[in-house]
Amino acid sequence: MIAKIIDNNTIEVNDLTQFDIGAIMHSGQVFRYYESQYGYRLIVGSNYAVIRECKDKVIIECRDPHYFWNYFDLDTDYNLIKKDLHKFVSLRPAVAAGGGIRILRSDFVEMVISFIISANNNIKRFTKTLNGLAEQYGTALPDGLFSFPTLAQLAEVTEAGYKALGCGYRAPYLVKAVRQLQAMDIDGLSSLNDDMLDKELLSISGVGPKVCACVKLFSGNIHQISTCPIDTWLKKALTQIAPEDRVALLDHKYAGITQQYVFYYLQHMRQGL
DNA sequence: TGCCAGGGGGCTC
DNA sequence: GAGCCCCATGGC
Repeated sequence: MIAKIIDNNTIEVNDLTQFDIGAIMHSGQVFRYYESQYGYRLIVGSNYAVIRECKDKVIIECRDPHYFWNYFDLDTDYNLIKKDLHKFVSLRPAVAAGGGIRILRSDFVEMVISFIISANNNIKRFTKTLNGLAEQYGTALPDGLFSFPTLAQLAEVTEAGYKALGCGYRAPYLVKAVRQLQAMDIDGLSSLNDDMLDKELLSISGVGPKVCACVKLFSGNIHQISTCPIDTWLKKALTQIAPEDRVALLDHKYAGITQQYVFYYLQHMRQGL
């Protein structure tokens, strides 16, 4: 058992070999969180959780444990996935370092908008933009936090509004993307075949192959863990640590997870691990 | 086809 | 510490 819901407001995670909250938060799939000595405050859509590490467990406090159970993908045993990846010898150090990462099941609209803003941008800058967007157009939550704006709230943001938040030349894409999302059958996306899904996502203004892959991997309604967002950084990273397995890894049914392990591993190597 | 459009972070010198 | 490149996408 990875975790259990212990009351109406609490999830207790017991298996920390496959749940490393620090690694998850820093793995480039979640941006709206605040870190303090007490733990993490995390906002997803209009949901809010406080996450604390205590000794040999992690406590997730929230209004809706079932939402965050699904968000952290707690029905999936990532140790089975890691066992499967063990055959790639070159990957073993990365799996050992990043093995507590999970692929989150996040909100579709939030992922589309976040990754459009992230394109050709750096994390610090676009996180500031995302938080600004929430503060100006989202709904107030407890503790001085703000929900990510709903589609209806986003529809009120003008091109000038996006520019004022530092979106730069992405501003017109975002205005158009919100209109397209409003017209889209979002609930129907999960029943499309992969070609149709790609076509639908790539039709959104500001969404190219990289953003499309991120949305397919990190949106809870799609959660396609074979999808691997490939950028110049990942190409270099795989060439560096797993040149002989590079092609097989990118084509693997767990390519999306592999990419997270490699990302985390190299981040730590650069910090002198 | 190849360039440009915020702006900040990371790199080299 | 100044100058350089990088970043992912759409439009021209």
